[in-house]
Amino acid sequence: MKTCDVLVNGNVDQLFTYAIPDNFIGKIEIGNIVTVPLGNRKIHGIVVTIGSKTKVKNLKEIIDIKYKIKVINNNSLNVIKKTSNYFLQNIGKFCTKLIPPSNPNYRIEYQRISNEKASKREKEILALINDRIDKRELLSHTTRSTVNKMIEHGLIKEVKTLLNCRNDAIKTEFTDFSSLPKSNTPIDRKGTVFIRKSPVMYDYINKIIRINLSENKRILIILPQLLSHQYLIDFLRSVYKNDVCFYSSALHNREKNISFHNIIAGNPKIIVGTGDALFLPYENIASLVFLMPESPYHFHYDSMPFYNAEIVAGIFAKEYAIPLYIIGKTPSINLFPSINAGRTRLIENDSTKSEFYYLKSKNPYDILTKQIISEIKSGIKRKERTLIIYNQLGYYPFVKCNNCNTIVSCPVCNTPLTFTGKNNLYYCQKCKKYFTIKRCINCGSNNLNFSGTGMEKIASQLRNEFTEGDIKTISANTPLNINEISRYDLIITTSFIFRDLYPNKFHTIIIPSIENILNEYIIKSEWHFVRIIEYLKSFLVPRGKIITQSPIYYDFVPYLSSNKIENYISYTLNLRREFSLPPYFHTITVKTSENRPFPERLYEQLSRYESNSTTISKSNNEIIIKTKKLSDFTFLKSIQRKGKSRIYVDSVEYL
DNA sequence: GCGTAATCAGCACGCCCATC
DNA sequence: GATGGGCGTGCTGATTACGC
Repeated sequence: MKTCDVLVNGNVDQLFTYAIPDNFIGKIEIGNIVTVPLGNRKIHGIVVTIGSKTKVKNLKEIIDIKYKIKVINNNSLNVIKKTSNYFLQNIGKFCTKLIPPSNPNYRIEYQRISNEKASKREKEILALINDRIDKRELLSHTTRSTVNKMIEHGLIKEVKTLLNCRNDAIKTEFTDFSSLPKSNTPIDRKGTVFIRKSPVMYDYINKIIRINLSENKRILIILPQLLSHQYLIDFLRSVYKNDVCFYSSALHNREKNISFHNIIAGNPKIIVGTGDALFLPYENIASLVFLMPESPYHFHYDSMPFYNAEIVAGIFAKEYAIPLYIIGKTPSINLFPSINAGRTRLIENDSTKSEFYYLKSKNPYDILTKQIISEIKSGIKRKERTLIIYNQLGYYPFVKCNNCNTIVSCPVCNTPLTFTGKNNLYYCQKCKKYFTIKRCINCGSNNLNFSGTGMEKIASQLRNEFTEGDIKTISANTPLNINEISRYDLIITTSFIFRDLYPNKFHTIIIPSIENILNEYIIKSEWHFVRIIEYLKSFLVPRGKIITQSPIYYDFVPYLSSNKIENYISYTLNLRREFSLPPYFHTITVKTSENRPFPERLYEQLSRYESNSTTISKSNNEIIIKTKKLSDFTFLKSIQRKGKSRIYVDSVEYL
């Protein structure tokens, strides 16, 4: 009897064996996606091996072949297995990453019919349409209601095409790079290299790409926050056209589907993707480039991933036996010991010189102090550009009722709402929604007390202070137009957004309140803040300055002022060794929801492993294990099935 | 007339548990 | 000692309310 091992799409940590029915013999190949019965469910799985021996009796049969494409190869299977073990996750979880999204595969386009009786605005829109235009593209210029009106007026019509991504979405026209002159630039072609360079300077990446293309090899570039590197995306698209392929969970499902099939088919030479792209199968790949997320903000966009992309990149590079280029401004805490030990080569290529200033304020609520205003004033006099980073949207971030002291909060999630400065409009930063509130929800009084400082308040205060030039405020809610921004000399922005400002450069970057950045829930330590400061330097002109202000004196200030960041890292590492934290100890955090406590048996089982090199702290719904031996705890994988337990592993250095 | 935000319906899918 | 549907959620597109 022919059988096959299947990696099923479920939260399980094993492969299952199924019988291949006669009518599928010879049709099923390794890597195909099949439908299989599991318990009483029908689910998808990936064929990993085909054989004829099994110990299991009463095998169930494969139901159907879903996709006859090869979504796995030996290397990618090993990457998945190792990642699964390294982060204590069930192997079945990775199956989702290999099944192409199967959402509606329609392409909606608008076809131009006539321009008779078109209004002025409608004529402008019609001018954008040559013959047909993609719906998404048209909607980036105008709104849906306008488009609907235009259809009603008979100016355009909608054309709906059914896409079959399995067949017709594969791109065709590819460039033949074999005639490209061989590059003579010396470049490390082995092991791990950390290139200390401004991550927004993309010429080094381009150099690696050219070398690989001239050898007819493929290259994978990982950007953990793909969409924030718009400049790089635009650049690669314009130069390499069909030979570059973007893959990210943030993409529209249709685009992602097309990218997926193209990557599987082995067509694009350059693959740019998020961490998920590391689990796809690749042939003929020669280099891996990893652009470090320079700030912790990329976690803001997705739910916390269960793996660390940098470590998976290391696993990937070892498995495919290719060089790994990590490009960043500051090495991660995991990478630094590896550089110190000489396992990772360091290429120092950063010549930007900048100055760091620390101003002491009297209390944390003083944002626009005299010192800050005079800095901005002198900058404007010299006709220099200034960027202010301040993480508080709206005008007044804190509003409460004078009558009953109730805080105006989100009706959905109870987070305090921010007053936007516009008519009764409040914004919830957690739900990302606007609410119109006229009166106190509790007592109905309209006597509200507005306090705190938001971005818009700073802007309006500065507008009163200066008459020359205008001030631009940018946040995640405002559409970003780089060309428009370059007109402004004074920009106020949140830290989520500033990195999208490339290639804008500034003479001065001001952080009027260190606490404002440090107190964010995403920032876990001062180390994150230091990395942000290092990263900010890439937005400075040579000899530009970073000015920070706080009532508290922090440990990192002398290190930053003297530009001795390495010393600060050593200092942090010593602290981490003392407290048994990564990169010296694996930290395994097991969380469960409050209404589903851990079974008693688990505590018993865990206490067996307590020793000199392993400490375990327990509470009702969280267990924190600090250990040197991760392999002792593989049994934890099974508890993920029971209840809502989640395991996060903050692991030690891998490279 | 035009644009934005809110809201809703419809859909796919994860999750539940145990598993070939 | 449980069973094959039920429930919740998130995404998307469409519609509606509302403001200028």
